[in-house]
Amino acid sequence: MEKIALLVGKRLEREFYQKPTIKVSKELLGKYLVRKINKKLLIGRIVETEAYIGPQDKAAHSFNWRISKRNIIEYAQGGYIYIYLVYGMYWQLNIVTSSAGRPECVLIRALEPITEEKDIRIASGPGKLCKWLKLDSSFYAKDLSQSRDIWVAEPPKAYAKIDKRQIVAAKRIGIDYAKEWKDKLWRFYLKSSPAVSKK
DNA sequence: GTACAGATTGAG
DNA sequence: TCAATCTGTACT
Repeated sequence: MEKIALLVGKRLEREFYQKPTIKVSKELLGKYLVRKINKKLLIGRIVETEAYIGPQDKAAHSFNWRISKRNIIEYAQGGYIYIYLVYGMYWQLNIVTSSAGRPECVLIRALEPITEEKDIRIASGPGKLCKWLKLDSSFYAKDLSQSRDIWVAEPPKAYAKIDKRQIVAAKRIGIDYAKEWKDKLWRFYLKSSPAVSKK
């Protein structure tokens, strides 16, 4: 409360994430990702997401019910963090969605910094945002509805409204191997944001 | 055990 | 256009 309420609104509850993955992917746009490091807050507005809907989605790690030490958290109920390393050097922040037993998630692809930053594009990509917020394997399986150092919040009232016409649906990035699934319009971003990736 | 490609990025 | 860098996955 107090001062923090001027910056961010209420934390999203577990139920928010337990809806269909496409719906959650769109509704996350405009929400604030809050990260607390040594009592300091880093806040980014979510401006780009991607839906991964295993086991039918060939681009998903959970395709064909694949399950491993890496992706097992995808099988939990919505609201947990699924984070993994790609290309040997970049962490990718995902949020588990839907209900237990359905291995689906949303990749958070870009943030627009709300707290003061020199570079508006400091988090304009999935690898970049994890670097900015210092996210790594230690965040694996954290509960966003409970954790004290990372959560998603409603924006302050004045910024709460997202015009549906601002939301663009596009093909997902970096999954050309996924046959017909690569053409699904499961990437969502806010048209006017300067922080969307690949600009 | 070994090979190989990947939900990316920034430099040239 | 390309290398960095390392783990999961699919084979031998």
